[in-house]
Amino acid sequence: MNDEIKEVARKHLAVDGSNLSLRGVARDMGIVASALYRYFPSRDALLTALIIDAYGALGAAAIEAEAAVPREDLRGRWLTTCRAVREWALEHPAEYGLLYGSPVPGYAAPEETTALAEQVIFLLVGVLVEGAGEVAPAPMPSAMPDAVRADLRRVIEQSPGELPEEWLDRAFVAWAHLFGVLNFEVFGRMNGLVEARAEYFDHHMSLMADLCGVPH
Amino acid sequence: MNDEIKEVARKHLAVDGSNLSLRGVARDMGIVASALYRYFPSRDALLTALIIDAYGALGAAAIEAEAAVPREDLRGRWLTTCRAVREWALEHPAEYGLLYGSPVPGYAAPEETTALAEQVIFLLVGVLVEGAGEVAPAPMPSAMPDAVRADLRRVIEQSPGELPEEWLDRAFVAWAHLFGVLNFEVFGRMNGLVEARAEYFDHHMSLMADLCGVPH
DNA sequence: TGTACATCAGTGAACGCGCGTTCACTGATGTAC
DNA sequence: TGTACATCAGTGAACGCGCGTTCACTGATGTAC
Repeated sequence: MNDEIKEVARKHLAVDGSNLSLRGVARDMGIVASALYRYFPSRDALLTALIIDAYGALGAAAIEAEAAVPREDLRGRWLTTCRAVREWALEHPAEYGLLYGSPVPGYAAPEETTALAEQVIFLLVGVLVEGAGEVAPAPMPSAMPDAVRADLRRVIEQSPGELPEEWLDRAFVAWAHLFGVLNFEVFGRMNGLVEARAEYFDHHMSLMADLCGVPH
Repeated sequence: MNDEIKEVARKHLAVDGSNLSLRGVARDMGIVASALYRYFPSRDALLTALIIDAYGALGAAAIEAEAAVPREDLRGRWLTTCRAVREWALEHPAEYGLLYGSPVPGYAAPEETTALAEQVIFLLVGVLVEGAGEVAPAPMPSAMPDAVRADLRRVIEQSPGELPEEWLDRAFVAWAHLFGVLNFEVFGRMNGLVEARAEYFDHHMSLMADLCGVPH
């Protein structure tokens, strides 16, 4: 039943953006609005559940797609990860907007979501590190500032495993780029500019692979 | 008077996000809601005016900042442009969200805004082309797909002047990255991850300068 | 200098709609003896 | 096998609020004669 509510709510999101209306959801379920309170204590709680689910779904889509690529095909794993994120985003634009668009007014995202947001970064960094083997990363043209290094160090320490900041730095670069391109596309900001969306996306993410040192 | 309304409306945006309320604006102006209809035919018209103003202000901020840097300091012009965009965005997060966040539900952005959105790209491309002089751009590691080239060609043809697609391609890369990083920062998606925001931003935009071939 | 008139910014009531949340309740289902 | 009871999903009315938009209007200001 919880799941049914969330499914209807997701459909509402797709139409109304983040203006999720409990009454609207109830109406679509052929139920009176107050009945929803048996399942979710408030509108915000429902929103939170949707956001957490969405992070989970996005991460799972990326992980699953990446896992299907032969381990030695590093470029393939990289691009597949990026494409899986894009495909999920295009299939679920409203949920994507919830995660990466302007914040919902009056709604504070709970702590739990931060860890989920890191999933994609760690997929990317995984490819980078495996590609490197024992080799230390080649320095990027512009060196990393110390303050940034300290931030990355903190992220690494809060996560299982160990890795050089240089690799995480690269993954952050690709990550920022990935969602930059995607925001433009999903939020319709490419409309008179770029029509070959898939090619454009692949082109950009290939460049990021080059910049980050993913071997061919 | 139009300007006064818009100013109050901007303050409201800052609090409520894109849920701009005419009645709220009127209340703050000590005026009855219907009086606003003497100045704007509808809520959407007011929103449109705000969006157009915001594009203009963002573009103007970038152009002005860039113009103050010595012409021969190409890296400086590049970074200054990017930083000006960032600073404007951080000072006007709600307006920024209107331009680059999730689309406002039920609101269709008018055509006129597309040209305004290109301003930043053309500032970046200007630096690139000037930096190159007569020199043809060095090929990027991953070649541009033909479909992307065709899109860029179209953009170039609709704009005054002439330039190789290669340069515009690079500008698009930096542009996507710029707003990728900025979206994360402005929309609060960096919260437990990156604290040294300014350094992080500069680091990323310097890398983009490298990738795009801005001379030191 | 004084009157008549037009302009027009702002009023206030109303329409019809939406919303989240509360609360006492109904009535079917399943369980215990 | 049959009755008594508890559970609990869903009801429906209500509260108090918000919204965009319309419309006939008031009343001050400025202009023309």
